[in-house]
Amino acid sequence: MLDELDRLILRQLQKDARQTNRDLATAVGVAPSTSLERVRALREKGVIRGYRAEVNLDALGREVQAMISVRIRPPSRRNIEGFREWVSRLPETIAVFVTSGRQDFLIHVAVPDTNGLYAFVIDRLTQRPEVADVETSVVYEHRRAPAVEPAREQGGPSAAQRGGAAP
Amino acid sequence: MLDELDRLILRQLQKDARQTNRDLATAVGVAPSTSLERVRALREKGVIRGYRAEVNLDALGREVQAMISVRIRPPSRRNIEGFREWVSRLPETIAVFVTSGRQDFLIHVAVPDTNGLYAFVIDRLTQRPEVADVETSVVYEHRRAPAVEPAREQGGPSAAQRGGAAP
DNA sequence: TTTGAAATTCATTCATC
DNA sequence: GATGAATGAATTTCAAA
Repeated sequence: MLDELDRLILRQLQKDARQTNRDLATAVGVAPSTSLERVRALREKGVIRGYRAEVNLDALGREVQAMISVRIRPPSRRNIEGFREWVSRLPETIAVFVTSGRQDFLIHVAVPDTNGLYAFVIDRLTQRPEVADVETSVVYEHRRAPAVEPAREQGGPSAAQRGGAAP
Repeated sequence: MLDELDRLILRQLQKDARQTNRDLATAVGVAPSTSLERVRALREKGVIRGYRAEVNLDALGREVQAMISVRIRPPSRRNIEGFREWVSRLPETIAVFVTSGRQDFLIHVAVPDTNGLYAFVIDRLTQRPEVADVETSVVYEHRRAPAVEPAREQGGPSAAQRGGAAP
């Protein structure tokens, strides 16, 4: 479904989504009209979900990050979805993971200082009755992979590939 | 340091980093040359770190996500930094958090299936002697905030602002 | 700093391969 | 599907406010 050219393009656009289509074409070794068509197809197929500016949290005055694990009791659909919607909209929240295991949520927050972190936990989270337990880990460092690659294809040749007679 | 126009621009570019500068200018209510200059300044100041295409993990054949907490013993700088560099480069790794608390790392991974997850834990992680404990949580859902906003300014007027005589 | 207009570069289309 | 030439749009510069 994705060939080598698609993979090269995805890698390039994850590194810099705003390089010109001409530069992209040069980088992957095709004509600009070709890369333009490929990018459009990747977007339409939903492989590319969008293009986002990445901001520097320190420059935004939010120098303290934490991962807060939250346990919801009872973990009913109503409670889980209600909490998810609520916590997603808080200005301190950067990301929310709904998880299996000891906790039901991991909340990635960024706040100006440790006071802000403490306030988030004791003022905001504990006002929700379904929050049964909270555990805070300060994030010393957060690294993202420069690009997410497609999974290596599994299994042998497909039926379609095996279908033709050998030349 | 950031005025209202900067905030509007940051919000727009976090939602869509590839909208044309003309559309951006219209959205924030200034001339294209103004928004262009502001965006350039935000990039140079390091407020905008870059522009990234966001990919659909399912479409890349990586439908299973997990957060894996890892405890390193002893948690010396050598061990922490060594493990961080190693784990950041694994193809399964999407993001790495270095944290305080019970664990030293939270590793966000995406793999094709639960077999891939199990293999990551029992083949890859456990081959590192400094890994003392591992705990896996499957990620049912991952939501990012649509835009990260600057922290609300704290404190009263600065010395500079107070410096002038009243009119 | 912001702006409008000029100059330049780019995206996009499409006939052809 | 991929390409290059043409066309239409956009970015980018800059003098002026």
